Amino acid sequence: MNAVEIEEAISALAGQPFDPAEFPFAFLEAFGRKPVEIKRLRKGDSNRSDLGGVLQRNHIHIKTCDEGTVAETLQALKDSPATNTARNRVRFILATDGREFHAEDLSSGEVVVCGYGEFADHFGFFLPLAGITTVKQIRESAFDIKATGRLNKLYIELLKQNPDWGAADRRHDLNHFMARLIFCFFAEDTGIFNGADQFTATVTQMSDGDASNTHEVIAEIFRAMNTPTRHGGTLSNRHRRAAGIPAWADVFPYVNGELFSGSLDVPRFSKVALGYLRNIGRLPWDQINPDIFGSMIQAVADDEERGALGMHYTSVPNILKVLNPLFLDDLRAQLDEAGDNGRKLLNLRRRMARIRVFDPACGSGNFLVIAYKQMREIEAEINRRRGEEDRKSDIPLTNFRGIEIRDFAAEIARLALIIAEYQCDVAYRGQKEALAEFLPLDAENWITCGNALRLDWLSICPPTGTGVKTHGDDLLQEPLDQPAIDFENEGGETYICGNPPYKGRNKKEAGERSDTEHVFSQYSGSFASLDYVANWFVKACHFCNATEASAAFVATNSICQGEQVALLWPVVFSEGFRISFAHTPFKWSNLASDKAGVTVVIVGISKTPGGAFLYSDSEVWKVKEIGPYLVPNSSVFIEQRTKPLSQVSEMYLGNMAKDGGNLIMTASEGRELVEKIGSDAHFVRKFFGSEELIHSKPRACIWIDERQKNIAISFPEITSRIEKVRQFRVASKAASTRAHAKTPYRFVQMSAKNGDRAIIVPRVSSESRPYLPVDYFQAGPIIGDKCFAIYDADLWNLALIASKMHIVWIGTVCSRLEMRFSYGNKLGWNTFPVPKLTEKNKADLTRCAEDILLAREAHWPATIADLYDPEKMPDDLRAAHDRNDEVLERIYIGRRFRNDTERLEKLFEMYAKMTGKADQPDRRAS
DNA sequence: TATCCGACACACT
DNA sequence: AGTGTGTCGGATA
Repeated sequence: MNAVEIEEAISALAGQPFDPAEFPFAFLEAFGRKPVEIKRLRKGDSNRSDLGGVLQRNHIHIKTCDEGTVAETLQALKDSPATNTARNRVRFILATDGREFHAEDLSSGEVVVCGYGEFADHFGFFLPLAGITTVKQIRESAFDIKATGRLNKLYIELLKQNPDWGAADRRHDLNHFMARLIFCFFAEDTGIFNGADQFTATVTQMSDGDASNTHEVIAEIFRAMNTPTRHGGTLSNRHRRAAGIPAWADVFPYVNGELFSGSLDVPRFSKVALGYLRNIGRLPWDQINPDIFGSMIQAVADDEERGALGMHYTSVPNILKVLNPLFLDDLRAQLDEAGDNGRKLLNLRRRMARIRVFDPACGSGNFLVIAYKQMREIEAEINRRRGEEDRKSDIPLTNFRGIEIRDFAAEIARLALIIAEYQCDVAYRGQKEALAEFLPLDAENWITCGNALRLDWLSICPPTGTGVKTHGDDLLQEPLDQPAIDFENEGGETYICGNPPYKGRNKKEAGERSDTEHVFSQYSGSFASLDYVANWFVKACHFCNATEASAAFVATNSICQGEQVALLWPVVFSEGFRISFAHTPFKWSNLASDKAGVTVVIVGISKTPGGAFLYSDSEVWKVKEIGPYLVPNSSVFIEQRTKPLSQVSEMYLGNMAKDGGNLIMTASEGRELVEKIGSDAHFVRKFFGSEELIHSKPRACIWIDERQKNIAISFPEITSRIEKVRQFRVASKAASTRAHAKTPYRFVQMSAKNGDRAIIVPRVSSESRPYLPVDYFQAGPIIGDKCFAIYDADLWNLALIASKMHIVWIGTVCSRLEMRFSYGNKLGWNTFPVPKLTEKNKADLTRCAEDILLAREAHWPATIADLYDPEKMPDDLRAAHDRNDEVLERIYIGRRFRNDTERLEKLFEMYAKMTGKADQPDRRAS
């Protein structure tokens, strides 16, 4: 269940009569606990309560009680041994008598004390019960979740009533209509309209019982809001009279600002839809939080996202990870520096008034809203220090611009900015001042709906005049003891920011592929392998080159690792940019409980010379330069090679089956098959992939030599499997797979050698192990495509792979799956710089490799996963690795390296030398 | 054309 | 929650 569904279930429960016996189960059910769990709790099997209540392990201890004893009951729950038994891991305690409702989060000590009827308002408090790890903002945003759920219902009902509005060409109208509705709800609850609930009340009163004329009522109200109440600057009913606005609609103010212009068509309502509308109107819309609401609500109109309703919330701290280093930190530093100096404060205010924030993938305006609110906060502090508390804001909303491809999100982004402006005015200047200047809305359109990769950004966020500087009035009133104001650029500064969509190579659609071709058209080479998000960096370069702006985006970490590095960053650097700040990979949190978050980086690019800041979760590192791997002071690109750079053996990919699970089988299936085919058992071979290697659980596979094909197909057990492979390959959507349907008796891709003894490395493995899980096999097994293999090789190759030097290299240069290591031969092994090894070196390393293998063997049958568990790694194995590192690192520099940073620096330096690329630690010179 | 291999707003236990 | 599958499709020889 998602947060919206839980809110609905909890509200429904709160509305029902209190049933003391049933309540605990109903409560848990509402939080999405599985029916099986509830059944077992009812039966008592899993109920650990020692107070006659209900205790679900890992979650909650609930007890219903007699009236008036809630406080005592909660205390009893708190003191109960069952609650305090560590293995029960009770997170919450809850007591209620149907009148009062008390609960406590034992992990934080936070409490909820409310009337029984209001407990639904606190559902956010209990969201961990549903496996949803909440960010603070969301927990406090009960309103936004409720509103999202209710609006979604209305949206679907309206689509049902007005199927024609669902067509592509009418969707915009429906989206626009929803935005107008939301504005009205907000306006009627915040004093923008004259009476409280004026909109909802009017629609309710004027509608017929069957809602048959509701669309006409709303249309009239909208028409009023699109008709001025002034003529020639003075109040006049002239326009309204001319338009024939009825008296009951005439009470609504003139709003427009494009919100109420254009088609005023309103969809037809059903009784149900009208009910939803009234229900939504009753919500306290003054509690709306535009940065949260926006990101939740975009799911309302998006067919694909509706299932994940409200789940794509982007947390404010994460957005600030982009905005703070990009420009907010600098503004705050200038504020600090200004102290109470009126002139300096004024300069800062003037500077801020000309800052434009541009998000070319703005969604529902999250980044823009947060940037606006942060800037207003700084401005308010300036005005406070200057004694101008109720001064009108100098920060124009029109300086916050965006591009968004989804129509509804674009509508919401504009609305969110309007609401943010109003809320900031109320907060910093007061309700009266806010109201006085709010209407009518500014008519300029700041959010463009379209494909950011096809639009000309300069036309959407044009560089304003860069001509002669004019001194503003209030500047001239101030005595200047400095020759000029701090900012010469009349056009002001522009900051590009955002979180554009990520889409990997194989996930891009034809249109998206052609977008990339378009954006990269002026560069030679192929950029098809780049993630979709890379386009935004390049567009930003082009924009910044025309206007002296700087940019920072959130992006998938894969643009700073693996093959994409050598594609994207040379382009960015060749445009004259450097990485001015970056955030090392972290999980981009969202609300989804079941979805693994994507791992992202934040990269800021700029043309301004200077140092750079490298952020990680725990620290900030000021460095001279940040390289494309987000490693300090090394800007080399590693390019794939088909042959090793160093004098090491060649490594090949294992065999790729593409068999639909028919050539490869479990070990026991393999044994059965062997029994059936008897003497020709050599057709069944041991099979090793990553899993099998790391956990020592070999599978089996059918392996048929081309020449023995005819013998093999004489066994019906083999033939039936082969036929299934053929069917599977024929049905594949990939032409490359279909092509192999003709040879279903063999794997589609075969490794260079098979069956020989081999050093093998898994392609993907956990990042938590201190060394890569490399292993060595005697002749026999077939190696799957989840592994790389070096066949018939000397063991010193294994010593290299098992070293710290290598894991550091692979972790930096190769791509990652989430944070996991993703090994590559072309990118990681073939590029690995190794000093020329003497025969003595090789002998020493071989000895080290043997020692590692022997140490492992001593712990048989422990698997590699067991042995390399960072907590449990045996001392003798650790010692063997240590000796290996010692020997190898002495070969590199004659001593041990101090840390991984030093290891990387050496490796990058060697790579640059060996490939003939000069490492340029300082590119600013060029 | 036949391999090869990096990547996966993930996909399994 | 920890940790690797299966296969697509662009690149390269």
